[in-house]
Amino acid sequence: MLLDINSDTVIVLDFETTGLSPDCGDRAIEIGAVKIVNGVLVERFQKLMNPHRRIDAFIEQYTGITNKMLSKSAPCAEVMHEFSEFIDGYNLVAHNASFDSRFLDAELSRIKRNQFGPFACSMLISRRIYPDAPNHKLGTLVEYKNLPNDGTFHRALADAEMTAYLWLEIIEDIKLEYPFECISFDIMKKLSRTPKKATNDFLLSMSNN
DNA sequence: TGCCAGGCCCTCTTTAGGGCCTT
Repeated sequence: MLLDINSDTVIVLDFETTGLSPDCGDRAIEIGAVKIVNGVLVERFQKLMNPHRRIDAFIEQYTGITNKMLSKSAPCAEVMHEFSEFIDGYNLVAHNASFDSRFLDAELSRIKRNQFGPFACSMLISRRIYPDAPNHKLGTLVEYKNLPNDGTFHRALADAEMTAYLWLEIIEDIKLEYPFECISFDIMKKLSRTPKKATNDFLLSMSNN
């Protein structure tokens, strides 16, 4: 399914988790997501979820999410059922999408719903479009591009919103340099896989079509 | 028992190693 990002919908999402790898038993503890329609953030989704295991002090400090907060939250399965309906059929975006896609796949597999749309990665695209940025961490890029934020980092909805603004900024910056009328999600996804040194040639060839 | 990520990308590369990103 290929959706035109200027006229259709993209879901930008972010997970907070107990660690780095679902293959090592780590679980999602919060999901945040933003729906973008015609370049506008129109709908938000945010839920804590209880993995029924304690999170360590590092994660509590890193995210501000505590064991007490999670103990009062709905189970992961209940939240992921609801979230799977929110993202159903849409193209997906995340910053370092390989991380979020692995947790999305793992959590949806647990509820027998492991089908979701194609993912594009704002981090891989940022490395190609902003090679002069100090680094390509989300927080750095938000500051580098002076994107809207409320100073909250490492919470799912805040990070998803900042990633959404970064996504829109990337599209606008590409349009400033190349004669695109619209940039499809498929082009963005291919851009994230284009060899970095071939970025200019790729965008020129796509914009001339 | 003890340990444990994974994908991308650059380079002093390709029969490899290490930094960057995500929590």
